[in-house]
Amino acid sequence: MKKASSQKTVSAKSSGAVKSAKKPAKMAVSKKEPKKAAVKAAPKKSLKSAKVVKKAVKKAYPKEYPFKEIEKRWSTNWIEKKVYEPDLKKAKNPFYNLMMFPYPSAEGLHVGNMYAFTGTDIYGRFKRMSGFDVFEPIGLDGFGIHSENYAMKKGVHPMKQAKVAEKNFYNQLKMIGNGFAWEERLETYNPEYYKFTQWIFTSLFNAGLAYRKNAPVNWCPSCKTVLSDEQVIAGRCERCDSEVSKKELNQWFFRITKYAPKLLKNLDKLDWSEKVKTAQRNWIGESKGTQIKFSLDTGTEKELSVEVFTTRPDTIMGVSFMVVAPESETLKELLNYVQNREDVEQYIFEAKNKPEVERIADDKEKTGIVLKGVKAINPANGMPIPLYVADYVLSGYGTGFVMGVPAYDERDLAFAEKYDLPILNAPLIDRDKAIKQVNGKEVTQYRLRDWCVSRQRYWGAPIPLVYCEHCAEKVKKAKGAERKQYSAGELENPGWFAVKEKDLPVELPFVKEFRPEGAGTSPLAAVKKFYTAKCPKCGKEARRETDVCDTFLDSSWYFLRYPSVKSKKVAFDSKTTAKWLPVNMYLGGAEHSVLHLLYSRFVTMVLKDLKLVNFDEPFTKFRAHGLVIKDGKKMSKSKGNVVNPDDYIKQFGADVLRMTLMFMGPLEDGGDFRDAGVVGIVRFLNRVWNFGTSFNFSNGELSQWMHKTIKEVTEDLENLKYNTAISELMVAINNFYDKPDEVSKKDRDAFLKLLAPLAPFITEELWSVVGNKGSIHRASWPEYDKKALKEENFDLVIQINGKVRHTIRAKRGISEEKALKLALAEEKVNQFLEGETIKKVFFVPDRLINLVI
RNA sequence: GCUCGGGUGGUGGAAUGGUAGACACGAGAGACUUAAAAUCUCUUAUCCAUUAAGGGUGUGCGGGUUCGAGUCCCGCCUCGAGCACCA
Repeated sequence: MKKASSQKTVSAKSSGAVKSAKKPAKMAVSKKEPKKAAVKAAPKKSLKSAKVVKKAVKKAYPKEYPFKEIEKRWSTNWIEKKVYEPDLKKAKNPFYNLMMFPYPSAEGLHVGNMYAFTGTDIYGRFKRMSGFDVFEPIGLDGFGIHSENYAMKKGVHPMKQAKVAEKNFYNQLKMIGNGFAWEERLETYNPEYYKFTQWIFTSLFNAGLAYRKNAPVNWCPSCKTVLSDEQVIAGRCERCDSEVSKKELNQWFFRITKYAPKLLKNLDKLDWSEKVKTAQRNWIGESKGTQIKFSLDTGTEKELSVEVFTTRPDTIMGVSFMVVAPESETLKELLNYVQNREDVEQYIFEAKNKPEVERIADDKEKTGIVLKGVKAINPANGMPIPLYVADYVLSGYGTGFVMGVPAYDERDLAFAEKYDLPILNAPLIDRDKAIKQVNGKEVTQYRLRDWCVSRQRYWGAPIPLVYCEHCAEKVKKAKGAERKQYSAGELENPGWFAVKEKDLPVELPFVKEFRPEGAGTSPLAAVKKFYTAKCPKCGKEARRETDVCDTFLDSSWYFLRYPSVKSKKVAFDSKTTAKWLPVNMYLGGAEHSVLHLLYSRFVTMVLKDLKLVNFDEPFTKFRAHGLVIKDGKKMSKSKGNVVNPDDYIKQFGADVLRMTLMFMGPLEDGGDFRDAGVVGIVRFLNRVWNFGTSFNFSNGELSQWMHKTIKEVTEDLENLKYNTAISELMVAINNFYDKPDEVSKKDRDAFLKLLAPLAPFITEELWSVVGNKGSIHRASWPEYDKKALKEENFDLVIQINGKVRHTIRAKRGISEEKALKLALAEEKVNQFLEGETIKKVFFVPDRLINLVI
């Protein structure tokens, strides 16, 4: 050590004062060895005394941070002392800090969950110490296909598997050191929870936002259930990657499209990650255009017309043909006038049964068939044009009819070329004139479709509706005042009634044969005891709906439940909700951009319109965390590159894993997990441990430089830049070790507090070891003095023509005149100025001076 | 095809238009040690020079704006993510 120190002095001299100031020498220090001897005397002493020093040091330092015992003790203590339980009724400064709850569809948490949870928790701890009553709940999204498929894979009944997963996940979640409000945890498969999921369903139903439709839906042959559009990724099932096919089924839909304009508009006022907002905008897909009526010539007396939707009314003169989607309802009527009806019907049949993947394939050639005997008349020029059915037109968008303009549209051109249609090269005309001329209606279209919420599966909340044959006719025939006894949903879906609130939940029975058999019905359809019900209206025998709800309905409102979870009577208590919601900070994966986040917004908007809540956006601030990958690839079992957080917690402790993950890079970027990253953090925390247990602290003030550290760590935490916060803290500890005599108790406490959100265990232990009272996590966040920031020297950079030529120390706040004087006094500067005149001087206060010659 | 992000040492990554590479890993040299580990010290973008002091180049490529550009503008290349026959 002695020799090393003298070496340091030599090289510091040779490499220049600036550099040595920048990179302070590091020095081990022990409590037992007087620090003066260790630091100042050692270099002058002989080899013999260095040995003595070393021996003493070895005894006290380096000590390894004994995380095992400490983490165990504090995690129990925190729960006992309710350190992280805010007073939900009386809290003065509520801050709702939420992360997306996990679905327990695996053995346990993976490191990606840990990354997200830690990222949120650090923010919550920071806010708690900054004076907020932070509420950070946790639960499990355990209903649904993910969990059910996993249970099937394991050959365990999902109800049993849920209990196993619950235990595993909660045990793990207790180890990662998060400040969860455990008393408010919830599980979506718990009847006390899904009772209210069903209540939400009935609320939407009665408000006229749910309807039943026989429609071609996405069908996953492997999961044997329908999928929402959002769950189909490039023609494949989001869960199992099978090719999705189409199937005609009777389904329940939520009218999310009614809220499309609001869902879009509100995005502007949300403080969300920009990429998520963009993804939602794209998904909602607003486009403004014109609807134009074309009359049809069927060769009969019958007067028919259809409407097309176009964003390019200015191309109307170039319309060469018209195309209709095979699924179009209007097309069915038209068939009566078609001369080649059989061929057309054959084409429609084939188109409908084409697998999705085939239909959307890039290189697919366009197909279609002409409707013989039917002509459309272009309203702009009276020209008769042929009408085709072709599957490149989508039925769910616009009117299902499209005007073919091959001169201005690539797809239309490809179609025209294939079927040898004349390509009219008519010039563009003025847009507004065109609209007027053809009497077009300006309309806004959205690509968003209604949300299909039925699932033909077992493991979900049963849809709380009952169908009564006896009432169906009555409802249909009801007129005038009679209609008032029915809700909007009941009128729209004659015979269907929502289960009354007092009869909720509709409990999911234990069914041995829970596997879907694939006929398009839920396993519940085979359980007579379940589906036999009394009509909520007339009391006669009726039949219960046997499909269950999409999991995304479970998670579309859970944030409302957390603060009110102890209330068994209402889904969410109005006072509590007004106090805690909307969520102040929400963190989760970007993969939920158009699923969970959109559905939650929709449900919240509906609840607002039903006057059940007083806000229309659930998450004021949302940040998407990045993805943790391994060796450049997504982690997955099949690739064998899954990182198990437990192993790291066992070996190094939760604090080390937390900080390793956060040090990889900005939270919103994610990163590649490497074992190498652990080493630096282990070293750092050992240094922190020895600092806390072995240093002597003076009664002085905060060190000058600590003010800057406090400022920067505070700003970094606020902006989720945990990686740079950690680097600031590393610089701080290096500074402490460099001048161990100059560390005050104030320095120490401020440092521990700044580190506390990132490494809650070690800081809590040291906080009590050094004799502080109470939990550090309830202590107040350190403050810095703005003046102190200014009372420092800085390196004034001297540039000549924009090139750095020299650096000198100067006082902060120095004036331009003084700075110039100092610069010109430097010999090195003058070397460059010789024989030149200074034309201009640029001065950046506390930074640099640039001389232009 | 459209939209949104990226491209900086051997690696992960830092840089309100103002010293590019903070912090960390790795590597090299040294101290300590019987030895190893741990720990500590120094070096570490690159090229030229080296006795010393220095100097040149450098943030995907090509231009531009500016006293000054990783950062702003224009045109490309490239990687990633999302959407995708949306008329």
